Amino acid sequence: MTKSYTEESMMLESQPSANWTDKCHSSSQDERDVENTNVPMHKDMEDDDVGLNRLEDEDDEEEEEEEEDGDDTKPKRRGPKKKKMTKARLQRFKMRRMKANARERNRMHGLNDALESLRKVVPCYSKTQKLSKIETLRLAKNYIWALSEILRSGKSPDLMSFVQALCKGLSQPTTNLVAGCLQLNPRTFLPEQSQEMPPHMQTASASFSALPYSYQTPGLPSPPYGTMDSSHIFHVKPHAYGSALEPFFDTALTDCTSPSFDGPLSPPLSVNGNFSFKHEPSSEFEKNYAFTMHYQAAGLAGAQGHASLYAGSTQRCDIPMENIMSYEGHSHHERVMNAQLNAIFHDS
DNA sequence: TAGGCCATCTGGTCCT
DNA sequence: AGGACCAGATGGCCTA
Repeated sequence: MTKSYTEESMMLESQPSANWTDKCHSSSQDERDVENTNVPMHKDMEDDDVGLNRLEDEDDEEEEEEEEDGDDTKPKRRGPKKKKMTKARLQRFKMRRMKANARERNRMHGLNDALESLRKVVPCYSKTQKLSKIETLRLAKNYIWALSEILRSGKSPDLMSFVQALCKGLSQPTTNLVAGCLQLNPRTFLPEQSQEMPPHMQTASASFSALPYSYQTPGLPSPPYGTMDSSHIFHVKPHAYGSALEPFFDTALTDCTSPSFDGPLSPPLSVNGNFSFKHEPSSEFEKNYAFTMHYQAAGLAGAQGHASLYAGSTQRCDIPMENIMSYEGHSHHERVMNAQLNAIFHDS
């Protein structure tokens, strides 16, 4: 442990046990804080045979002597000497620390609540398979950017570009989850799927699969965070799909590092709507395999919900976004928002 | 078993 | 003085 203990910090060995979980946190945490005053917090604190009683008995000069004897390399403590810790001071300090701990817990719980709220408004909300905090933030950032881009360009996105924008910088498991939530089979992007596609589609598929950040089946090792720069995805040449995949995210496709992505964004849109991903088929194949994604709630169990991306023969990909955003129910307010956003996109 | 994720404790800093 | 905020440290849990 690298911490240097002051007399105060050492006394805190008698603080309540750490590892409060969401399950166990209750209204009586403060009471437990007071009750469990003899549970060591950290292992090294356990190992360190310095306790409350000892601290109560020793004064600061003794402490300083210990430091000098124990480690010659340590710099001498500077500043005013600490006052002797009387029992009264000790009690005050303990109470202060307990209150601070309780406040900090509440603060973090509030932060987690906010994060949970955020999880519910970004695509792919699932109570059973929660996004991690960092992935939630990344996905939210991408989502905001994507929606901003929709507003900026006034165009409805094609699904592929939209998903790519959403998945930028996400880990592979999260990418798979997003794809699953969108019922977009990650294998769609893999070369082994290409035999079912015409040559020009194979090209596109190969392009995707060649990316370091390719969609892969779940279970494969995921690269570490930070290495999944999906910016490469945006380098896929749109013409590989012909006009069928008209690049909605032009700026992203051409310059994923542009400030438009990481820079200041439009005011966040916390909306759930029924997007209508325009898809203009340019070939018979694409006409036959145009996006049709009418999700069934029952089939939206994450990775299980991998309906074929290319099914049906419609030219539009009508995706009830309430299923994308959250397939575990929406409030009336959210449904109203859905309808409003849907109207916007159908008007555009 | 290693690594990721998380909750919690803690001390420092800033602000009221 | 006390609260909010932050970052570092730590240990538990889970999964590949």
